[in-house]
Amino acid sequence: MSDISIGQLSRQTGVKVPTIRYYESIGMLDAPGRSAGGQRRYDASHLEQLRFIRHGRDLGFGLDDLRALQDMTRQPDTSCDAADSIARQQLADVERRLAGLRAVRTELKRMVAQCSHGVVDDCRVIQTLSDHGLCDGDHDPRGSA
Amino acid sequence: MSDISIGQLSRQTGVKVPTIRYYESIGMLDAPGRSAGGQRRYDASHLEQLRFIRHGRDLGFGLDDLRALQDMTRQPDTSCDAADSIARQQLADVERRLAGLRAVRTELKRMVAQCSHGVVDDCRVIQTLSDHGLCDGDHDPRGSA
DNA sequence: CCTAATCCCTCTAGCGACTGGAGGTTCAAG
DNA sequence: CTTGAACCTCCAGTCGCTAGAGGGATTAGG
Repeated sequence: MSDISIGQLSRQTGVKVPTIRYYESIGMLDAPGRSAGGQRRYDASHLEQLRFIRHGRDLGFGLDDLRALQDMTRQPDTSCDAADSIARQQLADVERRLAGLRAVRTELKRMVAQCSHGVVDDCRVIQTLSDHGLCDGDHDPRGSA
Repeated sequence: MSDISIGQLSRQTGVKVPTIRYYESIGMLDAPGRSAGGQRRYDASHLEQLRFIRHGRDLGFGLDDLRALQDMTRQPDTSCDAADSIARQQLADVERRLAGLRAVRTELKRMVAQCSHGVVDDCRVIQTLSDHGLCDGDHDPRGSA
């Protein structure tokens, strides 16, 4: 076999070593075999599994969603409606966050544009923070985090 | 004085009661006076302070940044360059997150659009997660969280 | 074969910014 | 004076990692 160490797996996936161990500890990633000395030795299936997780994380899916999606891959003959639904929800979430962030950006832009670079008391940045009335008021990026 | 309870302050700012106490515990919000029985009693200055924090949080500022900005308001005669710089950084951060989220949205849209609503094994959603090669590869929303 | 450098191990604690619960006290209305 | 909502403190949990302490394993070179 071409079993690899945790460091090599890390390099091949871009997932940090402690994160890999963390995924194992919460049951996201199958526990690998061990060397004689007790070090983890991963094979191709782990690599695939971790790439799946990594890609999903990059797309903003939560670990719970990814677990559900991974479980589905183990039952390839069932309907994929659940997967589709998770992805659609994620998309909706991203759209919401985009909307929130766009509003925030507008507001921040105005703040910095209006700053006269003088003294704190006249600073539009601080005035705006103090008084929400000075801005559109439509920003509220709940879930933009 | 028109001193108000923590619940009233919560209603007037949209900040939850435990969050208000949390802010006090970490020194973000001045500790208020207490009633004879030991309950918190807030005045107008607390209301203003908490609105400042709330608005700043809505704009995505971290509590550390807000603390720095709040400190500036106590020295109204100093230059506001630092405030401007914090706001610009925040704006840059928001732009980065927007870019990341837009890439993610594109990818998610393609995923759900290509889903044939059949069986897991043929599902584009799961295939895409398994194989990053199927997508643009330009999404990587570091800091989009 | 030995050594040194690098890797790896477990375990615990911390991050940011809250959120929730348990178990008890105070307040305000009627 | 009673009731019930609101308040109190303290502690634990959330999410997804990240960092550090204090050690053992592996590997390349001499």
